[in-house]
Amino acid sequence: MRTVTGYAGRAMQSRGVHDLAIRAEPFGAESSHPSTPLLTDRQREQLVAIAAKLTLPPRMMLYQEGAAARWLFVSAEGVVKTYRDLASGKRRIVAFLFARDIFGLAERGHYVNTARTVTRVVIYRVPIDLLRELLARDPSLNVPLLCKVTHELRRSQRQTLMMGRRDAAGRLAMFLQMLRDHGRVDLAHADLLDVPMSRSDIADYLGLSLEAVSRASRYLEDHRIIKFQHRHLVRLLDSRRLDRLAARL
Amino acid sequence: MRTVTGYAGRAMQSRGVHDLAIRAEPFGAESSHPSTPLLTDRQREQLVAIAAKLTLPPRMMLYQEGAAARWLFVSAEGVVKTYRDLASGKRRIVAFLFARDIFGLAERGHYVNTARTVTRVVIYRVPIDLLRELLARDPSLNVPLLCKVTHELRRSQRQTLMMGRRDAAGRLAMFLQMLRDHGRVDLAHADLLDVPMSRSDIADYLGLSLEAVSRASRYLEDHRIIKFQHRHLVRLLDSRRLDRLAARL
DNA sequence: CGCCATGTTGACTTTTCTCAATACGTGTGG
DNA sequence: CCACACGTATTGAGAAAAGTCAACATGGCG
Repeated sequence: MRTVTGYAGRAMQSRGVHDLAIRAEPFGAESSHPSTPLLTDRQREQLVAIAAKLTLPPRMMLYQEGAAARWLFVSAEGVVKTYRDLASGKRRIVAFLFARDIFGLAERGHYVNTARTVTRVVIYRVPIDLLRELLARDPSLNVPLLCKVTHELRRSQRQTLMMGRRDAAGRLAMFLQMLRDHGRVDLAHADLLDVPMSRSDIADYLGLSLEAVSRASRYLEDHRIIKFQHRHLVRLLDSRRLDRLAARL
Repeated sequence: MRTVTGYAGRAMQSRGVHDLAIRAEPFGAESSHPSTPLLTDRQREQLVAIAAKLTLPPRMMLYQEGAAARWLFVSAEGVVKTYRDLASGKRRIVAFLFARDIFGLAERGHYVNTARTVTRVVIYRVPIDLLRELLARDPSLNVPLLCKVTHELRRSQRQTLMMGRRDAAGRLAMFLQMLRDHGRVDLAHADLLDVPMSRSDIADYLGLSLEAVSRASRYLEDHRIIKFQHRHLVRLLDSRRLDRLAARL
């Protein structure tokens, strides 16, 4: 199985473009906008200086559960999934990572999940040891990291909440909500939603069977809440009702 | 509804005893023991200096979802639960917090969950503004915080994994495992497990009905894996099989 | 001793899972 | 250009599991 380690093809070190960013809620800020950029220009430059910028194709493995954690990753573009394969043969997707998310946090020096690209992605790969040095030299970098991990914690808690639901349609609604609210900028296509992952990935994320996801999709279509234009493109017909369904938990 | 804010009865400022501690995996350490104390003596003293040490009775509300977040809490003793009440009338327990856990992380200045004591607890209440000042003066304090939040993130991801299970007995097994592995020190009573929370709390944590928890308990008893001595005390008859059941997900 | 909250058990309903068959659709090769 | 084949997705019927509602047991505390 080929991992990013052995994949040098499209790796590049371009350091001119500074799209390395982290997004989260600032720590303790009372009334700022949600999802503010967290890094100062200086911090960004410091990180870019030690990071490698990689462009990778879909379905590329980044690291495997249990492997020694040599890098921390910051996504700049595209979608990555982290997952665990269970003894039963089932797969649980722990998270989908989008632009400005970080992943690869280790536990005692080892990755806890497996990470794989879903779409073509652009990511920054930061060597852990260099990062640790950098953090020691400039402790202010801990702050954005802390914010981001706190953000991730809340996202995970939200996911736990979702998994507690009994109804497949409600889970799917929360998932679509998440996709919708993620980093939506172009309000021109506000009602069009990109769903880059497969049904199987969605099922593994929601803790449902493939069939249940399919039926839940149909339910949402029958109720005129969404409409699938293609397999990976959803038109949001009634965003309000989607929210109501998602909130009714 | 009386919260800790209006409860001065048993509050005290004793600063002689230094049981303020945080426990988690150190950042990036390859081969250290799990759950190492994270604070240096100096850091502990700095925190104790700005914190209030409170002793609180069971069922005491610490803060409510949506309230302005004035404090961060560090537990020293006892059990606290954080939860959210849902529109449906159901309650989801987000986490049980034990000694050396932190809680009260805010989102844009407001608590995201409600926190309430389960048992009598001893906690350190750290004013957020003073904490922020302290963090600015001594950025090294960010490191243990980052470790702890990362630890919490993994715990939450594990909980999500648990919620993905279909079988009540398996969920309960994972819960008992969590209780068992938490901070067990006295190996004398290694097979006795304190379960301080009510069945209802367990149900809300596991995302099951009260009845399902009850039946799952009976299942584990019937299979000679556990034995309830009292409502809040479990004897672990077969810890290995508990682990197998918990792992079979 | 008896009340009230907590916990257990039983009967029936609801929902998803599972397994199997069928449809879609994308890229390839004739 | 069309037909085929493969992976992906949908639909249907029956099984399994927890949810719900209601009755009953337990246990702590005044």
